[in-house]
Amino acid sequence: MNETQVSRPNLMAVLEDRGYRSTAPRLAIIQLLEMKQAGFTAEEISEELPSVGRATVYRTIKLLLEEGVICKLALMDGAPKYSLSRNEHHHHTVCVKCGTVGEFRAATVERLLRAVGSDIPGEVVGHRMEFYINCHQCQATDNSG
Amino acid sequence: MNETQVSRPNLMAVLEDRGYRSTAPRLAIIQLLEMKQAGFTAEEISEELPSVGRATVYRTIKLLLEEGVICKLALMDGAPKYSLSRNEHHHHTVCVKCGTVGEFRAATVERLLRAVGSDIPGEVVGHRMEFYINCHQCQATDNSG
DNA sequence: GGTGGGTTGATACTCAGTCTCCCTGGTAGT
DNA sequence: ACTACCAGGGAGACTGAGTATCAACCCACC
Repeated sequence: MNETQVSRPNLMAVLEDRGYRSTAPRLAIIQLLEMKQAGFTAEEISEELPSVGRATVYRTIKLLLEEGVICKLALMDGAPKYSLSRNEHHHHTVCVKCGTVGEFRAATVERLLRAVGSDIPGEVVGHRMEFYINCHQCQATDNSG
Repeated sequence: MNETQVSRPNLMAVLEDRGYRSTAPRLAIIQLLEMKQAGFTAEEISEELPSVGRATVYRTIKLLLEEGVICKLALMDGAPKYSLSRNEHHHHTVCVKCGTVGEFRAATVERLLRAVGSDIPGEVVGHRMEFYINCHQCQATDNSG
């Protein structure tokens, strides 16, 4: 039974472990997020949960962000989007047509990050990397259309 | 004479070549930008040019962005910043302490981007990459303080 | 000199996110 | 059980970045 939760533990549990309370609004938000692994916006969540205050949605998202269970990324035009993170450290692909967010871990990337460190005047403390793509789905649609 | 303009041509000329007029507000903005290669925000420009409307500042920045002579990047917290671009294709380093923006071109990065393309489900049409650092300046300050 | 289109400034608006303020509801202490 | 405490929550105002609207304006060209 617990096995099913190993790869992505119950998100509420993560918050509880940090001393945050398990409350109805938080649970509602988390449940919704878990259905939306593909990427979501805060406003979207807020609209789909009219019973939860907008501020609470943002507060909860911020908490989850701090705990590292979701991550924030930017579309090509800079518009923010969130996504549940499955892997420890990963980067995102975002389809410029349909907005679908993908997650990937490439060993090459990590090697690069180390290699590039030496080209950089200072100590690297973080990075941001997103790939904007035309996903297979949208490519297919383009060709058929 | 023209030689001095080869590496970074007069920015107004770039706009004129695209059919945009050379106007006083645009010249004022561009002159200010040229002094601020280190990275700047739109509001900062707007405040330093009270005679130019805020909208005009944003409009001009957008034009320069479209022409590729400046680029937009995000600080670690997502706050937007702009910087003049010296190189064709480059990435940025941003000091998390002082906010100084650096620009660098690493062949490794371009190789990575090609390599990673094959790991990605679709055609890569763009990317975003920023490195957050503790610059030498700030490291020195930390140690002495 | 008149006309037209690009440009501008003021201002209102949007969007993402934060802050404030007061209320509620769970909990610990007695 | 009673109360005091306080994390959490909702409403709504506010901020920061950027865009849209719109009337006025400038200026090249006829």
